[in-house]
Amino acid sequence: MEIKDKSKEEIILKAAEVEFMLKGFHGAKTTSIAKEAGVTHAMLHYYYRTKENLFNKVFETKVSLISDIIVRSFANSHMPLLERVKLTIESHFNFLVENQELPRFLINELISQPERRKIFENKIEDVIGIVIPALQKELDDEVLKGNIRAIKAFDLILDIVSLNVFVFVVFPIITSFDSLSGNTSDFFENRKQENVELIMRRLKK
Amino acid sequence: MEIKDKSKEEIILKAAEVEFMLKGFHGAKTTSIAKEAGVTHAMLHYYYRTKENLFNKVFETKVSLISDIIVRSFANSHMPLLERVKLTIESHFNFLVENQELPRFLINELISQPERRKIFENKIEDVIGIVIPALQKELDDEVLKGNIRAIKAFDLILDIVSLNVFVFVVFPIITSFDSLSGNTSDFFENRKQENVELIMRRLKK
DNA sequence: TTTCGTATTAACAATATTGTTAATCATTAC
DNA sequence: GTAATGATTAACAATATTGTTAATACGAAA
Repeated sequence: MEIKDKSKEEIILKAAEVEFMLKGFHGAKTTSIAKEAGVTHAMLHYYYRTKENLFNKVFETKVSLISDIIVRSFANSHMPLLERVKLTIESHFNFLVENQELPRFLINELISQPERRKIFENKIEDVIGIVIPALQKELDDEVLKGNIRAIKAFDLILDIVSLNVFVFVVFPIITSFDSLSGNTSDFFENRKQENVELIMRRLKK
Repeated sequence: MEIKDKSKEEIILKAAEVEFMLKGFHGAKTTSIAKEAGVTHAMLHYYYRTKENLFNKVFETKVSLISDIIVRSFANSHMPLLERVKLTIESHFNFLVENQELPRFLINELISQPERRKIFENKIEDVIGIVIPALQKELDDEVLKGNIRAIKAFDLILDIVSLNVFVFVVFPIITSFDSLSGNTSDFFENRKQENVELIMRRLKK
């Protein structure tokens, strides 16, 4: 009756999202999802028929998110390259702050269920086919101008993604060690700067 | 009858290891493990009684591996710090070449089944309680001597582990894009150098 | 060779998990 | 008011998965 009156269909999807992201396809149970959503599990099957169906809804949404962030992060602009790389790292990092479980979830499902790779590849392959060559050209130009040290676009991207993603992947585990737990937002802010620093020094002459 | 005559017990454990590492606790099925091992699934229960039991055998072995590599990688020596860091990165990387699925496996089980964290923490906490402070002291000394730029030991370790681990985590996915697939061992060798380069430049004045 | 313990199998049992159905309820349209 | 439609429930059904058992085979020790 309140303003925030979501349909059961949506509530189920949200609960499914939480459970699938945390436990993966096989770890998640439809009964548990229904319970979490506060509905009978017949309801879940009424709206989504199968677990597979429900999972795909979540999965496709998440694959799209990844595709979006690649485009958004590496979009061209007229800023000098080094500044833009810095902004890219930061915006990618900020995206991860808002989507902390996303990389682990996708990587896992793609590895443990290779059947699902097609849908991922279709969404991504154009993007990398465009982004990487474009970035490579820019990098090569800057190298010729003597502004940066030579690097493969693919390596640069992998450097950035490795540094940015891995913190979030291990964060839940790190925090269970008291000796390592401190203020969360300080921790992330510090890591973001550390990552920028690392990449900048890699590129600068 | 040959020399390589492993007991069924061992064969089952090996098959379980493969399946658990790839699919995780919930994705792995005891029937499938038995099939892979070429034994009836009653055999599996005869030797290990429960799936939980069998899993724990694998899990504990893997946790020990991690604990070992931390000690081994960051062990003291009389080499100058920068050289030692370089060796550390390389030996950690080489370890991952031999244990490519290990990080993903452990991270996943620890996140999706927090019940299992205790056993991990117990094995690891001493190690980090010793390694990090020791490394920090050395780093601080070098900073005072003007040899390197200031850094937290924890950040340095996280930098190294992020760069080294992430390549292997995404490697199976990367290789499904034709545009990105090339010679595997060249790829790894190149990444190892890139990672060393990044960290060295982060530390050097 | 008998005896004893381990290994092995097939068949069964128990449980967990997913999916269906038929009956009921609620809401809106007529 | 009632017919129609979608939402909801409980109860059931089917299947997948894990685990057990009882019977048997095998090999070594006595």
